[in-house]
Amino acid sequence: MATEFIRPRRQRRVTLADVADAAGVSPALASIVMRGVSGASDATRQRVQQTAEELGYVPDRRAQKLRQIRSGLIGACFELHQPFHGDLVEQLYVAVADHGFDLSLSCITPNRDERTAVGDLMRERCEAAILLGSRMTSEELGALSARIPTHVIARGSGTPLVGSVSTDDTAGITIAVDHLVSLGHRRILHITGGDAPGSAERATGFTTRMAHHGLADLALLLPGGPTETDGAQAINEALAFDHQPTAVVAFNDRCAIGVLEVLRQRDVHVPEDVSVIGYDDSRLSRLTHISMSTIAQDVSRIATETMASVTAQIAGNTPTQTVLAPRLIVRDTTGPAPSANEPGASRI
Amino acid sequence: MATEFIRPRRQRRVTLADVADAAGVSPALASIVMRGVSGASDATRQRVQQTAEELGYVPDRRAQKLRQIRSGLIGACFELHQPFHGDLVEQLYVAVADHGFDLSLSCITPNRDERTAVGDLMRERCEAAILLGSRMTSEELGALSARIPTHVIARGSGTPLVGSVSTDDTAGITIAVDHLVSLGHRRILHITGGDAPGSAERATGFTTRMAHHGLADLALLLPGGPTETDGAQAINEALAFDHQPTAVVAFNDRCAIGVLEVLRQRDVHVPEDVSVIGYDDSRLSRLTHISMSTIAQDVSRIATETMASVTAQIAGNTPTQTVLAPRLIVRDTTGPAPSANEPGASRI
DNA sequence: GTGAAAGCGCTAACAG
DNA sequence: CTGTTAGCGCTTTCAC
Repeated sequence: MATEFIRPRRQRRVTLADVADAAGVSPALASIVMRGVSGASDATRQRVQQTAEELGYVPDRRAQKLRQIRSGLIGACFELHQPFHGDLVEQLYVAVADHGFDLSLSCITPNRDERTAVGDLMRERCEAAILLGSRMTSEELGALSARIPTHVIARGSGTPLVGSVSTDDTAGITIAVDHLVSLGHRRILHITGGDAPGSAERATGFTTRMAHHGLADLALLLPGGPTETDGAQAINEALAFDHQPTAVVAFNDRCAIGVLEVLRQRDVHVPEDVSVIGYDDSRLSRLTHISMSTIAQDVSRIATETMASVTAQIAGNTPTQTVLAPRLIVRDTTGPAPSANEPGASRI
Repeated sequence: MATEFIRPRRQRRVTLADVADAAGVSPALASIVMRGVSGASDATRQRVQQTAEELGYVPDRRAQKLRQIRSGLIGACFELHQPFHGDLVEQLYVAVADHGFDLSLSCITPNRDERTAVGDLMRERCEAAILLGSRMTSEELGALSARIPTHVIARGSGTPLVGSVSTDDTAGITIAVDHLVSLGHRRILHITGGDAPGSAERATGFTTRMAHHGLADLALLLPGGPTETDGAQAINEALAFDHQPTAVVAFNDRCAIGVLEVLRQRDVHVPEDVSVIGYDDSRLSRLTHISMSTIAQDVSRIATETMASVTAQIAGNTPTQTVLAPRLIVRDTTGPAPSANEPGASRI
């Protein structure tokens, strides 16, 4: 009775069995054809393929994966609003495919925490999880690894159970500082990433390297965060200082962009008055009109290294902890320190 | 022989049957408990739940969905690098959940076209597809709708078979033009979205409204695109004009940001010298240091409206074509036209 | 080269 | 309230 009110849903999807029937072969044979594996004559192959086409057959990935022992799925958790994550996911799509896996995405948003995101991946029976910029503690990661092979990207895992591929944060900051110092900068500000992963390492690297140059007293440190707003707030604070820095090392590109925006609003010229260097070499920094000097993480390499370790771990090996070397990308937001012009800085 | 070399994968995942065995009940009963539906005594319920916990049982979504007639999955295609899409996906997560569905994501990247992305969704047996900023033609969309209920967001579908939820582009541009004209601007530039969805509507809306104000001759149109670079290039071109515009209507926020960057680089003050207005009210435009005037699309509303139509379509009804009204958000990048100061424009 | 049969993990219908 | 049975769509033996 009540069923009468339910509008009929569109006709049942066409299954492999339908195709097999129509082509006059067994489902098993049809399966062989659809998967393109050997075991069928060219004639049958063609016939089955054509009927499948005509019927508009679409294989059911769910059923495929269920029957197969392995799901062939790699899960990735990432944040929707982190351009660097976007770059990474883009590369992961290809790295994952190179190993014959499919990528399953699970976003972290303000309404959807990491726990939920990872849980979804597990319910999907992903064979491994890749966490971009995870905020889990080493303990949490260790616990998670008991349930699903896990890798973190852009940070260390703190446990041998969880693989990690990251760029050497200390080295990155060191390069940035060295670059600025070589340009004659001495009073340099580092805006940290707040509680973002990698922030502590970068901050420590900064003070250490400044001290190495005998510039410990001129090393300025201000708490920031991973967004433009964080950078903007921090630089606003800094502009109120008695002795303003001539260069800024921002936690990441987004943070640096916030800095750039504020400086330009206030008619502080970059890089003539103040140099700014970012971190990530996200496509943001590459945009011609921003053209920001930055520390590059090799996104494509990170993706391939991660997948190499992931597949190894799936095969039963222990995951690796890979630390990649960062690279300095000099663009247009860093230049000679203003005071460096007086003592006769070389100009081309 | 060769099998000897394959390292044993971690122990088999625990299945519902395992839990049932351990708890001494039938799989069916265990299923009832896990799903939290009625049909089990509190005692059994507790016992099963506890053993599930102990065994670290995680339901297999694949198997669940396979057995259920409905997959309970809604698929969404979007671009990783469009902040507006990020905003939308974020809202879709909640709207989809409100209707008891799960969201399945499929990204479009330079290496992964829309066709592939949608295909993945179909193989997942999604009950419906939501396409953000699709570039398919009406014909392609119509064809697709025969295979999966489809909705497009942020553009019209051009066919009654495909639902759409968009913001009235003409109205949006009209509001933007009116806003600028009311501020005394007359020579106004519109940077288009190139071949991006919605671009044509906005461009036409612009010229129409300028003509309405008797400003047809002062309406400048320059081809652009949906990224910062597009905006930057276009404004650079415009700055070479004999008669420069006093206001710019950009295709979207990212495009507008490119414009802002260039203007600030060139010491053109915003909004004193030139007003700039964006489109989307993406979180980008909201950032305090950018604080851009823009045309808002109600992202949350778009998400809910879409899901309302999607569920209706799944139930067998025809999808709806919804056009939402845009809203003007005045922030700090629009102000009185420079020439408007002479004839005694009111100042506060 | 081809088909029959079994079952992946789960849930829906039914029977006790 | 509980258990049995059947099967979702596919792939995988294993026969023929």
